[in-house]
Amino acid sequence: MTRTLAAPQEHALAGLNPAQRAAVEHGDGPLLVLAGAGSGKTRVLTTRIVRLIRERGVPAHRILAVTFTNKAAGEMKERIERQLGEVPAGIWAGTFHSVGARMLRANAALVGRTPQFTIYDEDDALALVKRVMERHKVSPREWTPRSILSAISGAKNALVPPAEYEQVARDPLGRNAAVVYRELEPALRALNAVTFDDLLVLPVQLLEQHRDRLEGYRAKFAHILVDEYQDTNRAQYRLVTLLGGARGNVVVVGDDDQSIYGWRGADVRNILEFERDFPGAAVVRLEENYRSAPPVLALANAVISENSARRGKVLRPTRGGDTRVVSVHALDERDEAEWVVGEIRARRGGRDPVQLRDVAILYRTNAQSRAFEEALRSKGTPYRIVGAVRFYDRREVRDLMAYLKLVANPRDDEAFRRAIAVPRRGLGEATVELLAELARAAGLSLLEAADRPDVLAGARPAARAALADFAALVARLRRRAADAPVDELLRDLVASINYEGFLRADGDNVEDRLANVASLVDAAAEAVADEEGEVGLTPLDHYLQRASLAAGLDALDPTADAVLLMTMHNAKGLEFPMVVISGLEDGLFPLARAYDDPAELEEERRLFYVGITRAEDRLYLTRAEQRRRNGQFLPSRKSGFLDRIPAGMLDERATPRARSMGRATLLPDGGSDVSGVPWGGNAGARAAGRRPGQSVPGYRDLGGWKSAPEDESQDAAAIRIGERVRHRKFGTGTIAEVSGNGRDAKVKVDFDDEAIGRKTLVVAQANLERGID
DNA sequence: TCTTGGAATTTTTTT
DNA sequence: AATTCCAAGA
Repeated sequence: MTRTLAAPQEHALAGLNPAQRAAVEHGDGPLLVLAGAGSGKTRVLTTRIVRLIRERGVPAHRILAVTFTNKAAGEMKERIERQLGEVPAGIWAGTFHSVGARMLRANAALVGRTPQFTIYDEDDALALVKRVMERHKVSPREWTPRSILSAISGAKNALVPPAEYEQVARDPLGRNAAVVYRELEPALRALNAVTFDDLLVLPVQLLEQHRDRLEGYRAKFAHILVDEYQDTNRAQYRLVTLLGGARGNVVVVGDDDQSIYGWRGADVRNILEFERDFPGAAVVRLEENYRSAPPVLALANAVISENSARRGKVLRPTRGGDTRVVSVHALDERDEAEWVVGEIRARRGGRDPVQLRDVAILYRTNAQSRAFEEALRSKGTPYRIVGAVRFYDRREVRDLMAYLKLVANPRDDEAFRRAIAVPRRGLGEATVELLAELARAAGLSLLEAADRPDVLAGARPAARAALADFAALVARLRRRAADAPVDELLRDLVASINYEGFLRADGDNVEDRLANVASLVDAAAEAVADEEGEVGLTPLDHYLQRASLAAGLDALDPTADAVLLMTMHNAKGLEFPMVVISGLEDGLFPLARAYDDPAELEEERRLFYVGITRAEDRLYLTRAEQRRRNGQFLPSRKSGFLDRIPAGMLDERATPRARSMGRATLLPDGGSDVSGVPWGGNAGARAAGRRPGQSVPGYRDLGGWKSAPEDESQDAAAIRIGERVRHRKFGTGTIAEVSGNGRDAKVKVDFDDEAIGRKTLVVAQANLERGID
């Protein structure tokens, strides 16, 4: 989007519509901005902050702006800086979690931690839960640590403390979770660690139990602005009311139709009932959409109107564009991905070209990224992927991070266990368990105990020596960490443990892993300790805090010209000229488990709405007839979401393979379309490992096709690049690429009709007419 | 103590 | 398909 950059100081309000202007100029007191997708809410927020600072003389450090990702916070600061002409120094902008972490660091002692506390991610927390379960005889077979942890997480996000949870939990899982929950809290305290949830819960506790802290922060934050308010949970909501309650200068911006985090405790009621919670709140509605072309908006409105739990709003288009939304039907996930990649490549040329960075491929589950990655890679099309296997989740990265965490927080026994196992140093599980036993008896952390010959009297001499060496290594790194930059520290570490040698000895993907190590070091070098007013911490402390809170999106290089792949959850708040939403199949999107719960189904639909409204000009909805899940082909049926879309809104297409399957193999006496004809022996059932004739529970019959006859002609002379051909439906074109051979031979054809562009066809099925012109 | 091979098991979304 | 878990052997 190109906006003229007026000279700073000028025109802060220029170009705003009346509703936007009202939100920006709203004076003191609570304000709810109901902002539809693409209605310019970010602009409203930044402009409002600029006005607060410039017109009303509010110092930047008295403003708290909560965003959904740290990246969004960074962008907001940049935009403010551009409008203001100077850096809004001292402003608190970030996610609830990073704001919470910052409050805890400043008040660590009050919640039983030091400022160097470790933030446990999902895996760390899971490991700890397992250990607590072992110690308290909760069988990990009967109750998966995962389900226990998620029950505890739910309790935390609802601000239910262990004692109360014990009272409330009635079901068997809850009873067991209650036991673990009760023990988990002292364990975390002893480790000087917090979970993600604690970053919200502990600040609430802090403010509720320490009046002076509450008053201090209330006095500090004269204005609080919260973006994506529809996705706040109980703990976040409480934080908002605690911090803003007295004065009430709370501006929240949200869209009930985009609430997609109910599963992690977000409560739409926070937005639906804002006026009750904040009496006298002003309400502004932003319903003019500046982002999407009318066909996209029409689809969005049609989809979301199926939901009943909503305040109700209709997005009004303000821009032009008449490209119809395309619905594509593919054979399987590979076919789907190949079609999409072909379409992207075709759209790069011709009139009205798109750049790769203009394109986003969205999906419901991370597993779907694979087929797209492969298709993109095979065509040499650059792409970036958000989430999935996160950088910090890779094993080599986790190994090194464990060392860093242990160096920063010597009480982090989980980090100790991970670090001491890499590389092998003759210390196995038995020794570590013995150490843990002795440490617990002596009231020491593992690292402290490792360096205490008196405590280790019972251990083997070799083990004792190895433990002492390890402790000495950590101690040395710790001394360096006091002032050394993190990349130097990392280089020292990698050399000291001969990590490269370890990786090389370990086997596969050595080069990839070494590259990951190198980029970890590089990233650490770039992470200049931007202290933002927080003092007394080492560069390592800053680095770790930031790394623990980095979201998938935060790490992206925004300058790369590459297709972006991510889940629809990750796409919230973003926009792209061309968007593909893939996997519109029953059981996948919406997910099967949403069927029996109307509320969940509505949340899935809101997610669909979020996906649709990411698109500016072009939108594609794709699906496959069968899809591999957990290594098995499963037949799938068109998503119920598509069934409810009014006829004529979609430009229905099929991939060449899906089409030729349909045409070449339709039963001879059947009609020309695929409905109503019962299954014979068919590809879906065979691929799924069932015998023909067996039905699939929950799936309606797909209609009549049968597998292509074995003797399908795969004729004569090979097709050559440059050859002219005619296709029954696409007309004439030129062969651009040839791949595979025999039945699998495929060609890419640049059709003369620009609207069709480049297509990949299976020669054996495409019935191309040759020798024309 | 550590490796290895076979078996078991995949929760959907994330700070 | 891919990762993780576990038991047995080196």
